[in-house]
Amino acid sequence: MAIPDNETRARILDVAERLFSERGYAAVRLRDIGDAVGMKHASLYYYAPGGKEQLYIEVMERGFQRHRDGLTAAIAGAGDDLRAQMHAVAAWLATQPPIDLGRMVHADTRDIARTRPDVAERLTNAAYYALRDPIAAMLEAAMRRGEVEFMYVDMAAIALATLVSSVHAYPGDFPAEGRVRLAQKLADMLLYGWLKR
Amino acid sequence: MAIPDNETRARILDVAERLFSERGYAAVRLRDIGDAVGMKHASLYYYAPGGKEQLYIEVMERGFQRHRDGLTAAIAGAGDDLRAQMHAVAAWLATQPPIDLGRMVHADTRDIARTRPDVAERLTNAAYYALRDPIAAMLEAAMRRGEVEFMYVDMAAIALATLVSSVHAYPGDFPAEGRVRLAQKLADMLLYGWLKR
DNA sequence: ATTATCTATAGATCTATAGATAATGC
DNA sequence: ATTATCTATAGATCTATAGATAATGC
Repeated sequence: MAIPDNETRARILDVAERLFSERGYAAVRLRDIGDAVGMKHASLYYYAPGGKEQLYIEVMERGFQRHRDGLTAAIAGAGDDLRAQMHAVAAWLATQPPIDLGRMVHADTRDIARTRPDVAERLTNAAYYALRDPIAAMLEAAMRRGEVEFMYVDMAAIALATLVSSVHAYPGDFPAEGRVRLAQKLADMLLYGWLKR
Repeated sequence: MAIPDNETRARILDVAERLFSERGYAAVRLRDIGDAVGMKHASLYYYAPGGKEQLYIEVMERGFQRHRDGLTAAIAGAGDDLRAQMHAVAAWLATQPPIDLGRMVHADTRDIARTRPDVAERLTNAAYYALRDPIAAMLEAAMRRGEVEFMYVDMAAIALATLVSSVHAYPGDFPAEGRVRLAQKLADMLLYGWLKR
């Protein structure tokens, strides 16, 4: 029997991604997803027969790909100005479900590695590269323009992603615009340290 | 019957703190703690009769206090140079079990809030202030010396803590010295953005 | 007949407790 | 007699499955 591919399934995937991203694999119960989507948890199996683990893998990989695409597009749409590009990165990361690399490595993928070590490694790598690749490319272009210089571009890229993602750590009832502006202020802190004097 | 207070208990608390800090409340089983300490999980109740939740609360609050004290001492021991002080902060945070504010807010304390909402809020606040207070005081002193200027000192303090703590996200077999140096490079990135020109 | 949900429950896993066992100290 | 551990198991919770039910489409 084929898996339905409709709006209800899309809503389930979105809710699952948000909850898994915010709380991590172990802290989310199928009940939480069912509650958030307005459904008994058992009914989720109609849309996700692979169960919790498969659902996590699917929505996380989908989310990493969306991050990669979204960051690339945001940077490309910001013109040739590094500050505008970094603000676009900040705005993107502040309005997406967060990627917590530390939790991915130490908690989530560890649970999954017990049964599927290859998938666990693929997930960790996908999370890392989805952030690093677009941002490092942006920084390398700025280096070629002579605006900035780095010893370790990868480290700088992850630093930017981590720092602006920290806006997700602030308590709950933050308006989205405030969160974006805050993320951009954090990005500025790094930018002013990176610019040549 | 009194709770033993000896070296075995200290080892259990240390292991529990490290695991809870790395993976979060839900992803740690009492079995994991027992395994790491070389004991059946049931035997843990001899040293921690309050069970998992109470153990989490105890080791986390202890850890926050240690962070507060350790950061204060590290800063005080680094003299009047802001860069040296920030490197001391980085070295401290890179060698301690990490404090993940985002996971504290969205996952760990949410589980605990179901039974003890007051304790959950106390924990979140303690985590936040243990990082913010010593670092913000350091930054305010540097402001008074005229070396730097901030619109939001609290934000800058948390930014530094978050950024250097990101070294914990990098894969496992990193030597401690390498991790410290990496954390200090990350601190430099912020410092150079903060310094007046 | 198919689709989308629900209720009920089996099976697995985790926390917690009870009671047994062995070693050490009086 | 006390201390420190273990084995066994109860109780709670979570994932997953089976089968019933109601609504819709042919």
